[in-house]
Amino acid sequence: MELSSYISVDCVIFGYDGEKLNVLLVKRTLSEESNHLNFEPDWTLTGNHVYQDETIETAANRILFEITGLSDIFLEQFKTFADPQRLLKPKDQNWLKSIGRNPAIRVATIGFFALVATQKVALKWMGREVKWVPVKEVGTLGFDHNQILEEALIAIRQKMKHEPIGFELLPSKFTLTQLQNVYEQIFDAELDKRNFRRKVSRMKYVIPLNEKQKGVPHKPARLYMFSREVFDITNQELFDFIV
Amino acid sequence: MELSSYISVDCVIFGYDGEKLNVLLVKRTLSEESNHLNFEPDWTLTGNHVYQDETIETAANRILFEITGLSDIFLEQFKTFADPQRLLKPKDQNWLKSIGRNPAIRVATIGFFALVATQKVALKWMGREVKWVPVKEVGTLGFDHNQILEEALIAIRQKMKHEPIGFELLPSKFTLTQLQNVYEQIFDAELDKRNFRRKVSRMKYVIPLNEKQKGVPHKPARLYMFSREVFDITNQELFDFIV
DNA sequence: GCAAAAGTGTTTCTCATACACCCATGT
DNA sequence: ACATGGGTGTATGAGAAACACTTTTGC
Repeated sequence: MELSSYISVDCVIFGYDGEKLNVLLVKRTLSEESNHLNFEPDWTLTGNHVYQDETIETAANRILFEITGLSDIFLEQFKTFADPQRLLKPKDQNWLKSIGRNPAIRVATIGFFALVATQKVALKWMGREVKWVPVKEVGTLGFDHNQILEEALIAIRQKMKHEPIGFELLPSKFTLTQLQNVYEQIFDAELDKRNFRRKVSRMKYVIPLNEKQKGVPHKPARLYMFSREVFDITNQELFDFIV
Repeated sequence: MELSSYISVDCVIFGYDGEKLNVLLVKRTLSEESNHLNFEPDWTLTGNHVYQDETIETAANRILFEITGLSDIFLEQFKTFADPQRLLKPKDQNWLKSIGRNPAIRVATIGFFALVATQKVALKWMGREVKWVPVKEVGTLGFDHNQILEEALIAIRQKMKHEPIGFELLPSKFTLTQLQNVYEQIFDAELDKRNFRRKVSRMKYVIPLNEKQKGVPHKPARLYMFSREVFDITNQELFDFIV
């Protein structure tokens, strides 16, 4: 059995709240009976072991559903972390023991990223403490999760340049300013409003609605929707989302 | 131990021979003593299990070295295949048994792709039969390796659009026609010679040498080299390699 | 009426695309 | 001399970038 490993998935759940890009973290604590280890709770990405006979995609969706109550979230595998040294810190070893794992066995984890509009997620208590944290304010995480988060950011930036996934972070009806802000946040760059709008107007799958914002203390903006159908049809002309 | 898995890596080794894009395959046979299973040999990608205390990158490099005799090859992880059903075909189950594995345990494999100029590889006999096959002529492979090859192709196309990795498939000195041909092969498209050369002339890291082809029965072409140093310095202006 | 964000046009420059002929070498 | 691939220039159109003012609403 010496060649075998545990397999887990870690989901980097990105959420956009209209202002900043956030990531969903869960508090890592030990069970009651392991408390003699005086384990200082800390925060980690959302992850879990893959069940017997379960695909990694199913496992990732399961985690997402358990934590956000949502299914059909945009989710994609981006990298696997399998360094035999990755969970050798005493804290991680203690944690592994506390959940009944053999801490000498490697844990290979497949990293997924997920995109969601934070308003869609009701963070109710599901047995674990959970919070949104702005990506730029994330401190030191448990396990090797800072590294996984970094790689996830690289992956979504790369992906976002060439595929229309910014919409996944917005409600189904959104304004162009909100869309622009998503790109500005993720690329950490400022975009020109007129140029951005001209570019979007060329994307036939961003569809203007006959509907406006309500209750805002300024000129209400027109709402738009994203049509994946139209995109799939017209995507021969693969737009660049490069900023 | 029911939650554990084997971990392997599979390397999709792409080679360019001046004409076509090829992939390196190895013949899958059983050891002498397992021959009662009358196992029909077939072809697979190059892969292997990851040793205890070995990183997956080290394992991939080890496989590459064992098969090609080369180190410092361009190599990158692109996707993990971990479906519990992936090796349930009787042939794969027999093969697993023949190498002493428990066929009921899942094998998760991390796919890497490698790029190399075929001239650099001397295919000597290293205990296994090995051959280059043009990507378009690959037949049915063992395991789920047709799927892994497909995904590898998608990954290198994607990567090649935005990073200067086409050079990895060429000798260190190459002509512009060779470079153009690499892109044409991989994207399965024809490019305009003049436009291609104008585009390349803007890439300061493709450096013209004062050296020409010799012994060709036509006007000898100027040779060029790729400088990763220059690229790393000037890569703020991230060129698109889109065709 | 004022604060706040929405919305809109023009100019300039770079790059993509399309296209046809002469050049240097080996045989 | 001829076959073979090497090498070059121009015109057109699309999109990127830079930039400032008017409009509509809630209060």
